[in-house]
Amino acid sequence: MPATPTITPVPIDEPSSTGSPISIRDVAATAGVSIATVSRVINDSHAVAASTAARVREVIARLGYVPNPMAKVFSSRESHIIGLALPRFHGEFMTWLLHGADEEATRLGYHLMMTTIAKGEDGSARRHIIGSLLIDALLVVITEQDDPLAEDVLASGVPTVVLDTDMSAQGLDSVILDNERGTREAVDHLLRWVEPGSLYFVGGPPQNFDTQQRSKAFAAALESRGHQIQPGQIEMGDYSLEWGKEWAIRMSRRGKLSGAVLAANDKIACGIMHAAEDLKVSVPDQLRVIGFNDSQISRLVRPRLSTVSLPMAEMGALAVRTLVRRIEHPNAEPHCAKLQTKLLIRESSTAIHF
Amino acid sequence: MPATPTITPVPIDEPSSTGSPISIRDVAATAGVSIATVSRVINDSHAVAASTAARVREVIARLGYVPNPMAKVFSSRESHIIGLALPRFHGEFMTWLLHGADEEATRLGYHLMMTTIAKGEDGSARRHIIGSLLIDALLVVITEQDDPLAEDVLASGVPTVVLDTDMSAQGLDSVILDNERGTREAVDHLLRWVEPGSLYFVGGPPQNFDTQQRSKAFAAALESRGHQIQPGQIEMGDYSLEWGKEWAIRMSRRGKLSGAVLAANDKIACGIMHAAEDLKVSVPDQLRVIGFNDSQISRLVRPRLSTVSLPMAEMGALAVRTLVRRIEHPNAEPHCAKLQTKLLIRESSTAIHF
DNA sequence: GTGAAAGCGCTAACAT
DNA sequence: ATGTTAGCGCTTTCAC
Repeated sequence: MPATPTITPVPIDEPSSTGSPISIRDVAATAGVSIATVSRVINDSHAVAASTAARVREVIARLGYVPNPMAKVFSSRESHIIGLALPRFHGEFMTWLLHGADEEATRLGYHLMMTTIAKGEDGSARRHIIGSLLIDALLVVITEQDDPLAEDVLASGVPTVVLDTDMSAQGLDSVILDNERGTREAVDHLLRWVEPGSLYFVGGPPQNFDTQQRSKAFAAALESRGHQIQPGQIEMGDYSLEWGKEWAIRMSRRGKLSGAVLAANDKIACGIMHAAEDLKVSVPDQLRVIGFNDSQISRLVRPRLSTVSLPMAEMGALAVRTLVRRIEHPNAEPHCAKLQTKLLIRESSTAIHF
Repeated sequence: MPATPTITPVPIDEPSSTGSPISIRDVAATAGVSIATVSRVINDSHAVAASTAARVREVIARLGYVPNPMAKVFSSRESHIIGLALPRFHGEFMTWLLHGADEEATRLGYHLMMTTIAKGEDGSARRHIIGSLLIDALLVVITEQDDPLAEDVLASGVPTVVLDTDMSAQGLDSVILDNERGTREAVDHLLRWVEPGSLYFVGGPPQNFDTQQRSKAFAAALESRGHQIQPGQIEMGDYSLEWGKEWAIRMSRRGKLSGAVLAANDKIACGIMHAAEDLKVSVPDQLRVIGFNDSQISRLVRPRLSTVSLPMAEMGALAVRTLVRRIEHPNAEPHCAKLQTKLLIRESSTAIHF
């Protein structure tokens, strides 16, 4: 309005240079309309007369008014924010999950905000976390089926989808990997060269859901061929390079570092390959190795690591879609979706290129 | 109160099984106290009589009352949430940043929530993002000095710290890497074997702040030795393996793939090493290579990659501390903090172990 | 098309 | 130690 400030008097209601931030009331008073109208303009809801809207917008710009997001969220009872909670220790592949989830969330009109979950074994800190997240709904990565966090989530009443572990029996929508297919492909592939008896599975943490699924699928694939799993053929450890090395060295001492091995992730597989190199065991000629994850390192190591790839981005996107469906249908039956894994054949399992 | 429910009648105010969620008023009425007392119990503020507190807590548990976080935040005008906004395409080393920031934030009584910033060149989507984040303060990773996001952040009035680019001149607290030291160490190290004229710098994106700083430090280190940088001695590309390969192949064609090279990150360095391997150029004997980041791959490739390590976790922690200081002193002079980088010598730059 | 007014569920003076 | 009460800045009926 005051394009000529020396002539037009400053409106008496103008908040000028008070310390407090400009509110919707200031805008309304300055523009000579009601706060309801300002609200409508902000949200371009209902029909506001073009001239009125223009005037309000001009005042908003002039006053530098920014709607208070806290008030808006409180009043409308929705933040349009989806929280993604995951364990503190996460790596590269979470990046892909995040990307997939983020894009899908944006597409559906939500913001995705990620947060880590502290480890605290008592769980008290974690419980607190859910209550202080200003979110409409929650995506949570849980890797062990008995994680008490599930209860907290359930009690909080926040619409939730669990990733990476099937918790549909506990009443939570889940999105998990179908490790069965990738594992079977890997086993079938390796059995072209080695006997079932010299095929090993080197797992991650025994409580880890994926490791459990993968070792089960491994056993099933061998058993379906009429082979009985021998002691020592399946070992658990953790998801580290060191564990892979340790396993390989241990096998070497027993004179058994040959045949083929399926590792529960690429790091373990790399550890095994490193140890093999040091021990002068040739990969893939004497030892064939396959990992899980299709991580960056699997493409960088030599020989290039064959690996079972996981559709992490799709997992993120599917989880978001599932979550939004849950928001819209709070009383639907909990459901668990599975995503296929797939073997990528590179150099560590066969010198022959396909 | 009703330890004997068959005798004590249910309080008339009890909300029983109404559809609406339990509010602080329901608890107050049921416990026979005022909402202020309930609020005090929830926040264990002031002194509440032990007996009263116990009764209120019992009612809270019985009713399954969960304070509405939106209301709490709106009313107290603080969410205790620090937002961490970063570009969509980020990798492993962001994990370390996140860890450092997360821990420090927790220590200082805040939650850290990460979000990605959409790329949209018009910047409209990004502007919108800041206003819809329910945060007390913002950590934002900016990698190019002319990024318009800086203005949006400034205009929003949210206390902010910029990471990775010095924006103190624009009025924003910043935390950056001091690339100078690590770069100088790397140059000095390599000059033990090669002439200044056969020392190359292979950069990332030319607009990238870190790449600029590193190439400047590289030039300065050579010039301080009396060497004049020659055309082609510093090249820019992007932060990819492919660019490293391309550079190496290009140099090889000119018959110049020898000497030493400092790459602006580990991926570029790995690309160069891969190409060298294919081209039968031995690393480190014929070509010495150093990267930046101390990423996982730098430890996994063979020969192990010498690299300039960046204190990402410390950077995150320092950024949070700086941010909290900014919250407490909104009018302090904008300040830029620098964190030292350091050369890690491994196999790709010298066969001799230190 | 616009305004008046009633909350949303808390926190935080201020009173008692 | 506890209660009363006045907001916080919006959204949203419901009138007009």
